[in-house]
Amino acid sequence: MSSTHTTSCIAKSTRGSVQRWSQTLIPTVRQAPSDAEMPSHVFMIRAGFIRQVGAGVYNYLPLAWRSLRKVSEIIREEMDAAGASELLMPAFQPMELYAGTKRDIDYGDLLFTLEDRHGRKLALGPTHEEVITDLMCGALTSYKQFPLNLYQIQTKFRDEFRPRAGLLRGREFIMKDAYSFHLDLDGDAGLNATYDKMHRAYTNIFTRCGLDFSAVEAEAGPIGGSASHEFMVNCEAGEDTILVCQESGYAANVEKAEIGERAWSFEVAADSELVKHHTPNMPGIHSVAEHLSTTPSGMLKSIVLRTTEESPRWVIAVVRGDHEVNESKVRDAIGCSVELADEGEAKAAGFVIGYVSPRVCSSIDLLLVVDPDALAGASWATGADEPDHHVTGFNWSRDMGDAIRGGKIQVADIRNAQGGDPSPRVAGSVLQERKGIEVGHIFKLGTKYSEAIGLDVLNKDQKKQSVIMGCYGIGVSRTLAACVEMSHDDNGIIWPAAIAPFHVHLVVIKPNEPEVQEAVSAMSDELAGHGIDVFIDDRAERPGPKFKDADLIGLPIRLTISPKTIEQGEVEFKLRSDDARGVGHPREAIVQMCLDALAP
RNA sequence: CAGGGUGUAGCUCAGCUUGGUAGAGCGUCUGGUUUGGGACCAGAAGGUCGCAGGUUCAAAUCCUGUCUCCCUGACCA
Repeated sequence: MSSTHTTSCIAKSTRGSVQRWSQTLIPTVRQAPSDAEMPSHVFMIRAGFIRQVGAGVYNYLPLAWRSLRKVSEIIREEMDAAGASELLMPAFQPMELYAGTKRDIDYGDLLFTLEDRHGRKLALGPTHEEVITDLMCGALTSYKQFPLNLYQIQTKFRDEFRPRAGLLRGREFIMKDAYSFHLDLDGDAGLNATYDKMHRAYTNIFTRCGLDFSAVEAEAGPIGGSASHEFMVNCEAGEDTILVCQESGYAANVEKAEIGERAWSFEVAADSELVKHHTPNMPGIHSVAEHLSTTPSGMLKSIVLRTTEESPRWVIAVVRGDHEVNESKVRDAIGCSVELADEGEAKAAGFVIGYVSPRVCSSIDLLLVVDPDALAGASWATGADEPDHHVTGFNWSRDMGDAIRGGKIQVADIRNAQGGDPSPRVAGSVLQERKGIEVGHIFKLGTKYSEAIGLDVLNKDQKKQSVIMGCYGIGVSRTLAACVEMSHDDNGIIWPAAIAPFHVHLVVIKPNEPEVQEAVSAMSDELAGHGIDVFIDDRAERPGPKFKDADLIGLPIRLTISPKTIEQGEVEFKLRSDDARGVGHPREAIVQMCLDALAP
């Protein structure tokens, strides 16, 4: 058994590690538990990487832990190279820390809370903005200390409404979170410079991990702040939708994606009568459209929203029936954040929920915001503002003339973009829709947390100034799952070399034969000497199960040694990504072949 | 949280309707034959049927409660 002894305490060993199946725990199974559905979940269980403990809580078995450590190491190298330094904060967080930011309210039930024996309330950290900002209050004392970027790799806790798909969404998961501190937005020490550095570091990290990913513009969400980018692993099974303009390189999450100019006019002449129809018991826009002999794209959808101000106002957002209202865009259009109206309150105010039309603005005081696509037609089907009725033949110019002349209608991009929409950057180009799994997210926080918690320092001009912050997250355990989701076939996982638990899977046929054992030791020793991590399947199994398990585990290179190959002076070599069976090669050529195959 | 489903051997599942000795396949263990893509023969171990209560002479099965886990939705690394 080779080891990684070094005589020096400063020289890092470049020797690869060698591990034998018989000495570790890799419980592969032919049949995954029936509750596993996503490929990453199924294969990580079948290949013996993880085992479930509870909903969204998993054991990371030796293979998974090796991969996680490799991902973490890549993250550390790139973060350190970008000028960040690692620290470790506790998972326990006193509830008082949330008093300033009120994020306990924003997070709500997502926050795991507990009480100690003295009745003090604690949270299990979902992220660490509060803790680190509080830490900095006592540690950042001079403008000369800026900029500063600190990170940690640590287990996070979120009581997800619905954990699922193995490591893709756990309640306990491993995350890298980084926080940067500045006094300026611009300049070498400013937030923008560090944000750009992090953007590059993330690009390096995910590239080195061997992932096919896209960096896209994103909504900041409850973390708060201004600019934000997400790093998405490109994968059809992803939960997130992103839109891409090939010509300009523009890419954004559907929550954020802008849509290019669309032609519209209030002055489209009516071409049919306004007719009322009885439409009882028709859930959903599709059944109504069918009953009215039209399609959702021939209908108007009027969503009742409420502003979140002290004295809330009603807002009606009108989009075409086949489009989705985007609340963030409505917020940007009217300059105030909104939320879906409570159904009871809306009914009490006179809205006939399910049958609302733009015409309701004549009877109720409200803000009317309309998407351009909802104006590009002469005749629409929409609600009749009375129970169980819709109208056809609605025409903006004829039926909303007063509101239009009164300037009561605001026209703005307020819907989610979708494939085929015009690009916001290049006229004539269209957006393409893709799916992705979010593995990283970077934010410009600004002063949200420093103001709430009171993190300020004296600047050069001896003026008190709130510290400007950025924060940068990577879902480490999710990255692993996303990688499997992105890279697998019917037989199992296909790991990129950089984050595979080992580089070489050495299948041993007849492991009890002395000459085989000798050949295996020599081979693995030589490979390890070149920095290659070798995994030896030394089990007393027949060849069939061994090959099946090798495919399942998915290490990049498979070598096979048997009495036959020894007799021929060969070792069989096969790449996991190749479908063909392995081919024998001269024993002396093998190490170089492995090195070539693993070269970046 | 709302809606739907589920819980019987390590895994996949049958048995439940109509109450009457706990079942199969895979896996595991033993012995033998095998040995390059999930072998064969013979044998063995392994379950208080999620938990609690109730009905009954008798409950995996019927009733009540409760918990678990999964799926669909809003949220997020």
